[in-house]
Amino acid sequence: MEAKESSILDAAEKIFAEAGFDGAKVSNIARAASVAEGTVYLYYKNKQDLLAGVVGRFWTQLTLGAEEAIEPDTTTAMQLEQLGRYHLQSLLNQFEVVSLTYRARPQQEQDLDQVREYVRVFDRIMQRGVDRGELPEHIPIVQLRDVFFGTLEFSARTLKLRERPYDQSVVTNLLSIMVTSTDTPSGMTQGAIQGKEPSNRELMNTLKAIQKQLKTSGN
Amino acid sequence: MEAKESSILDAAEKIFAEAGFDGAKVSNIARAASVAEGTVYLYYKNKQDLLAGVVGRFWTQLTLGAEEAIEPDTTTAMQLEQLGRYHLQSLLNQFEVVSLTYRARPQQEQDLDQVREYVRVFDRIMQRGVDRGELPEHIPIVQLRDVFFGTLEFSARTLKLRERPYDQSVVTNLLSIMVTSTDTPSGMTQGAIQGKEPSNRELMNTLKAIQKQLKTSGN
DNA sequence: TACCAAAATGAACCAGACTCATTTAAAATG
DNA sequence: CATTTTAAATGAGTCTGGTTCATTTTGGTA
Repeated sequence: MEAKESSILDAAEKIFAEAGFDGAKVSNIARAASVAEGTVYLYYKNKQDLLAGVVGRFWTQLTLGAEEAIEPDTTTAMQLEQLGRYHLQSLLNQFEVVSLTYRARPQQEQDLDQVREYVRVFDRIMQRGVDRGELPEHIPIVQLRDVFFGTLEFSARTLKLRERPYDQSVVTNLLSIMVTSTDTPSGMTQGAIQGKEPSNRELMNTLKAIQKQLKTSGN
Repeated sequence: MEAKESSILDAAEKIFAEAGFDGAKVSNIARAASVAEGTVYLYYKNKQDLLAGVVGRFWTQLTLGAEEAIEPDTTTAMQLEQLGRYHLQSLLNQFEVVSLTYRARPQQEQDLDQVREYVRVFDRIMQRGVDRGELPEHIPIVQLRDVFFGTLEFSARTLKLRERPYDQSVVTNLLSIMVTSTDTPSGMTQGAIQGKEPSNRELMNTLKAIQKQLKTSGN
């Protein structure tokens, strides 16, 4: 049965989320999935591998949701805003599973493939922005990606810690920082973020995007 | 003996770093520290608590090092640069121990006190910047903190993943982003907006005004 | 030297991940 | 259908490794 595997994943996700990796007993996961303990090991090599299954599925679904959440025919700034919103909201809603991600990548080895996949959503948006001339040619996408995801993840942690709900200003501020910087060559940099000088046209676009944001961010 | 506790910590740090939390056996740690297995439990309640000891000591030392690395009598921008450098370098040099931090804070509970303490170094720099008038009154320090540490941590991970050494441009770019966005009056941006056409500059000002508005209207 | 409290020891205990000989179900064969 | 073959599932038993604790050692004091 193929559905059995997914039922095991469901059970595992539930137990892992509420008890953590160490606290979760395989016997409990098996019971929750209505299978014998040994059956779990027919589908997953060990407990660690089972966790990787749970986490991998999560990020795959997150990728799908992200692509859903982004309008294909809008500005780069808008798309980044949409991804940012979606990402922060997901981090907060599924905080436990996200945390398990760290337990799933065994010590300093490469990331989960599914996380890599997810991150490419950002890369594509940025690349499209460059291609369309909405972003300077030479922006360091990889570094901006770390700014984007790093900031959002730490912000989510801060919000959780203080038991605060989703805060739109986190995304807005992050975006304004990134947008400003990519449009503003700084003398400090040694050719990394440094792009060409923004044209009036680009500034106008940014302006419009932000104004649009202002209108929609009433809630 | 007081030195025995520190010798256990040394051994634990070594074994944890090279084998990871799960891979590390308490028996091996005890052997490396030249004590019996039971002795470890006189100093630490359990393996998890031992890890907390290792990680806590690490961040305490990091705080001391950070305060050492920062010149007290220089500009805010300079101090941030110094902290950024120091932080990124430490993350890279002690990547394994840093990773263990995540294992040390049990599921979504509050951070380790020592990490909190470390983070305050940043807060103090920023607050001093505001007090001295080098930064605007209203900047959201907490959010910028997440930008700062989040970006650096993700960048460190990226560098490790690609087996790249310390990259100064990461810090420089991060700083230029933060500095540009906070729109400081006292020359921190080193002439970023210089040499543009008036109309362009007008747009830039409008843009910044709107962004400022966005910042304060958040939440 | 005798005494005592604190520190240290390591054999024994035990939770829980994992294995595998056996059973059960499903598919193929005639 | 009955029978053989193959695959899937089971759970009692194994084994690793964290944790306990009765016993021993140490170091200070009278």
